[in-house]
Amino acid sequence: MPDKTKISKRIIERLSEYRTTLEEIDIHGNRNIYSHDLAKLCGVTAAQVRRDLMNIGFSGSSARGYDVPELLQNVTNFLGFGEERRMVLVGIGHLGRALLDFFVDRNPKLVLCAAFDVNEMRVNRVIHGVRCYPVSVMGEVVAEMQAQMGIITVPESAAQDVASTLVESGVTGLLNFAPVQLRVPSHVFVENLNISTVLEKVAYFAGQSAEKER
Amino acid sequence: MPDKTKISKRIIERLSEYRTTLEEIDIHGNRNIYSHDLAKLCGVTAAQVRRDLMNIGFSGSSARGYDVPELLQNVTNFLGFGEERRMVLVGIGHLGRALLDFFVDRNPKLVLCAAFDVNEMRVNRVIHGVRCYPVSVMGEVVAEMQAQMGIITVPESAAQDVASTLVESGVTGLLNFAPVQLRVPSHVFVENLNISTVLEKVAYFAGQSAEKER
DNA sequence: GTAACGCTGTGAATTTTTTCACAGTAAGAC
DNA sequence: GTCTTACTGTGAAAAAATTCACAGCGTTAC
Ligand SMILES: NC(=O)c1ccc[n+]([C@@H]2O[C@H](COP(=O)([O-])OP(=O)(O)OC[C@H]3O[C@@H](n4cnc5c(N)ncnc54)[C@H](O)[C@@H]3O)[C@@H](O)[C@H]2O)c1
Ligand SMILES: NC(=O)c1ccc[n+]([C@@H]2O[C@H](COP(=O)([O-])OP(=O)(O)OC[C@H]3O[C@@H](n4cnc5c(N)ncnc54)[C@H](O)[C@@H]3O)[C@@H](O)[C@H]2O)c1
Repeated sequence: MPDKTKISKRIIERLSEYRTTLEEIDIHGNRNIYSHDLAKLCGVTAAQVRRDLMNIGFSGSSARGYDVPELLQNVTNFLGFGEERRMVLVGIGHLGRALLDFFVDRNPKLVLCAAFDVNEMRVNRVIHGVRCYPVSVMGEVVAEMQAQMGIITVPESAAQDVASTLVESGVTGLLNFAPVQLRVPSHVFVENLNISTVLEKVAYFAGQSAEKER
Repeated sequence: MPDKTKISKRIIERLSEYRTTLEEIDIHGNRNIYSHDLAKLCGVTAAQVRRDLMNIGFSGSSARGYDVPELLQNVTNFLGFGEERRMVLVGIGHLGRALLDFFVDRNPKLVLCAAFDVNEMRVNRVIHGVRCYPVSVMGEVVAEMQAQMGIITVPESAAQDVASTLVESGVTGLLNFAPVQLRVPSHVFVENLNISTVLEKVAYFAGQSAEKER
């Protein structure tokens, strides 16, 4: 895949959503779908769908729309799920455990292969099929497993250290739930998922709506 | 507050982040901050900070930058936290419980006032200070409490029903963790937080980085 | 005093993202 | 066959978001 054009975060997000939706459609047995219908299912416009698929070089037919299995295959490959990706989770607390449960059977190409915690009570066992280790061996295990991604669910104060260790061990992508700006080398991709921020956004617009209603 | 010209989601997100950061700075006792410094702490550019603050009509001084307490107050008010906002959570499962814990002492103006579940085993008790009710009384309780926002952490199959009930009871903002596109009246603001999508995005860019590294 | 500095506020330029709108096309009706 | 229809692919336009770049100003140095 001679990936040339730089594809934006936004487009990747939508492609991921198309992919999830297409999987369901495919299981349902539908062979074809129009941009318009896929758009509605994903909450975007038809033109957006066509533009996005154009960006990854996929073509449909004017009469039948897009071939579902073929498109699913293409999007999946484009997103890099042709081969297995390994990830680890650090911080087996409230949120960490919810995520351990969540990843069971999610995306077969996105494998959560280990979890770590500083608390000895929470490690040396298997939770939802994932082996849990003490943080002391984190660098070693991550490097050995060649994990590419790390999910950070430790308290704010520990997040930077965890991130640095992960990066040193070869991780190039981080999903960070701690409300802190991580400092990492520029080749590492960081996505911060700050639930407080998201909620405050909802609060703001919920307020706007309530105001308008009156 | 005469007319808030339409402020975009993106700006609100950043304002929320500024707010959190400013709170810490304020507690630390710093009286002033430059756009440049706030920008660095929040991972954006200085011009962006200045533009955003201009959008909410806040001014600093050329010599001392922005007055921290005053700015914090302004942003907080702008986001609508002058008065208390009530929210409810539906689905006291793995994720729901993590969130119940998370909201303890977060934002004093954003109060999680009730939680609901269909499973009788999980209700009629108090978890992390939040009273848990059976879904059967949800509409009633939500209306009575005048909750404005709902957090949906039920399985995909139940999400639409839950959303509809909440909206009927007066909720105007939803934070939806179920991977499904909710259909709601146009005056209701919905934010979908699909963790699979976020992770797939991280996977994509982690792959890009790893490729480049070679 | 006044000069030098480094900041903010902001028009304007630039870049990015989204939408429009329509030519081209394939299928089905008859 | 030809007509009708409804789709895709895509330049071009529009809109939105971001960055540039600099005038103007308060503070400090001397
Ligand atoms: N609970 C939520 O729903 C939620 C939501 C959004 C964000 N967050 C954020 O996610 C993070 C974790 O939240 P939580 O509620 O799961 O907290 P938690 O206290 O329940 O869990 C944190 C876990 O991290 C472990 N830990 C601490 N230091 C560590 C280190 N250096 N290395 C490895 N493990 C370490 C602790 O032992 C604990 O098990 C926090 O930053 C929080 O702000 C939580
Ligand atoms: N666990 C995670 O980390 C995670 C992460 C992202 C998204 N999600 C999504 O969040 C949702 C919940 O995930 P979970 O892991 O907490 O699942 P879970 O099965 O642990 O919890 C779901 C809860 O919802 C309750 N419920 C079911 N139907 C209901 C109804 N009609 N009304 C009220 N309550 C009802 C169940 O009794 C259960 O307690 C799912 O849609 C999941 O895809 C979960």
